[in-house]
Amino acid sequence: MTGSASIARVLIDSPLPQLDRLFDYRLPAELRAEAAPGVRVRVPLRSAGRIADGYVAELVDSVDYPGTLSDVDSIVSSVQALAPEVYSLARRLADRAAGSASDIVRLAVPKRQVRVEKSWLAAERPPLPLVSAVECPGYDPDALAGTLAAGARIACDAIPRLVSLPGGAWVGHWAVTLAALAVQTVARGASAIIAVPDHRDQDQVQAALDAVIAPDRVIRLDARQSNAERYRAFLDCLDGEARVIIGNRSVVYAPASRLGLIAVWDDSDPLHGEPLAPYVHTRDAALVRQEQQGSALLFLGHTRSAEVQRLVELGYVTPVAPQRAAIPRVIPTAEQFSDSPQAAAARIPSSAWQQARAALAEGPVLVQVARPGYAPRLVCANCAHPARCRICTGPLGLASASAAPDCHWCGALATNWTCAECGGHAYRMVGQGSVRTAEDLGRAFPGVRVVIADGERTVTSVPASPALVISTRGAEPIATGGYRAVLLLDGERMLARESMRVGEDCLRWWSNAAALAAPGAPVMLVGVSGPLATALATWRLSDYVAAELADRRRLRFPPAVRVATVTGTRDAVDQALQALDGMAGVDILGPTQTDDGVRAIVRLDYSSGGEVAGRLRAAVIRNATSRRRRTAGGNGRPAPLPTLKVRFDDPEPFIE
DNA sequence: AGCACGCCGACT
DNA sequence: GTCGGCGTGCTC
Repeated sequence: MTGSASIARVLIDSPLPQLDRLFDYRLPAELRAEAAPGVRVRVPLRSAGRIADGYVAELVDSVDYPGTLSDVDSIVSSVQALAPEVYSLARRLADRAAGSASDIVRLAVPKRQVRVEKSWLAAERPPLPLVSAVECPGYDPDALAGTLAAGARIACDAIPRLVSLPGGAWVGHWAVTLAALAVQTVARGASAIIAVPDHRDQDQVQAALDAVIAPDRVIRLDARQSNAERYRAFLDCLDGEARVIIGNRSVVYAPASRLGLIAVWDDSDPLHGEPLAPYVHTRDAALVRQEQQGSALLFLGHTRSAEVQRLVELGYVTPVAPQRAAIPRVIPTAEQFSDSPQAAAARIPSSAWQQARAALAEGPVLVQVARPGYAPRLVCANCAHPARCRICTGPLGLASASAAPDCHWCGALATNWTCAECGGHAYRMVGQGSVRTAEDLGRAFPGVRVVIADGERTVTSVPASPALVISTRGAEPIATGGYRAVLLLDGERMLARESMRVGEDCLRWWSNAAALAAPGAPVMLVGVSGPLATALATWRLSDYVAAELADRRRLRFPPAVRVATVTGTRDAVDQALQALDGMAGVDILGPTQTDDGVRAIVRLDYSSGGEVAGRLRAAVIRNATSRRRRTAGGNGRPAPLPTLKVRFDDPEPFIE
């Protein structure tokens, strides 16, 4: 690239917070030709002999550093693995999450595979044929496609129904929407990134894309791939062609050439939350990347997350609705159990039972339940205390009617269980899992085929013939032509979950299932009333989310404000919190005692995010560099705990 | 993380 | 007088 620059500014590949900045190195003359932004390099660190891996972030000719510079040891390969825009994205995201850029780079850039890289460099790549745009059905072209071309930010309501593809497969309408917009982007000569929560969603988009674009324009980049496959796909992003790049959360970091669109499907699905430090959510990465690169940004979902709702209310993101509202026929149903004892056993109210029986004459019926297995929980038949695992004290459940109890936490079988409270040996089942519901319903509808789809039994599709499909939320198969009826059974149990976002979560689970129904098919929401039931029945889902957000504003809960949890030893946490003293728009809950230290929650206005992150980051670095190995309580041995951790935007900061 | 530098106890 | 203990701090 530059070819003659004399100094390389290098990002060291290290998780140490104190190394999270650029280090300057002289480029020996013989390396200057190959040096380019983004190439992997090896550089000496501290003393000769110690060599660290890193990436060239910038090439420059002068430098502020007053000391003498070392030389770059070597350039690993000519591949520009860390695209400059991905580096600035990593830097910005790390700064706003009080984390290291290299932690994000590790998510963005797959590990190098020498063989894969060599064959990729050697391969001939003739230019790909041109792509022609396709229509995006269901939306006003000006509202959606037109605005996307102008580089806007959009929150779009997905159309809640299924579509058949030319090959005969059925997918959600949303997948066709994403495919069409991605193809429009590629037809303009730009690349599109599509981030989906899991592989089942990915398969739908993939199928929708297959119908409208040549497969060599599509790149898969996801966690299911082997390292070699992933690296190969990653390298394919670098060849300058406009592509559709599809994958799960870390696909937002793909080095797309001429990025035109970032699309995120169902951004409130928890799978979009990155479990690795610095825990940056797909949504935030997409927002920052769109801002930096000026691409278009699309959040598509049947429901809108409270986070996106906030951005809509700020005017930062523009809402787009379908042209014509064809919504599922949702029927809230009180729990008046059927006269049929079998239906009552299966918790089916009489009206729902009748609907299901009628629908079963026509085709498949979906029954959504909260939990897999037979009985989710067991209690002592004598004293009613919850049955617990002998080994880890986890709660016990039954996987099938005839199985021995097993532990939800460690999986150990509890044969000859004894109650820890009263010494009794008999247990009683509490609740019904997918398997037990299937048994009960099988009895209630004799002769009907029963399909169980849950985490363990993956079923992606079912034919149009009559069948009862019992599924845990999120694992619903797609039925050819759509389900003739949908029963949402365990609403009450789902709502009992202890989480700040239960309401939103339930709406997402229910609306995603309702979108699998055939046009006009009844969707029976059992045992739930009130605003949630109304929101689903009227399909005014974002009104509910708006009300929810208003509540959170009153309570000063996220996403009305940001939160950062600070954990560690008492001293370290106190010191970190001191750094926030007197900041406006910041308040601190705790610290409170935990198992191995203390924990505080910092609440902050978005406007003070940069300042708070900066100060907490400085505290982490101070803690890592000075006064290491503190001695624990009395035993004089070094405490092995990390003494200070900061986590921004934990989706569940108030649990635990 | 590693590794060097630096300021207090037993020693040819 | 100095050899070396590991607490403290830095890494272009």
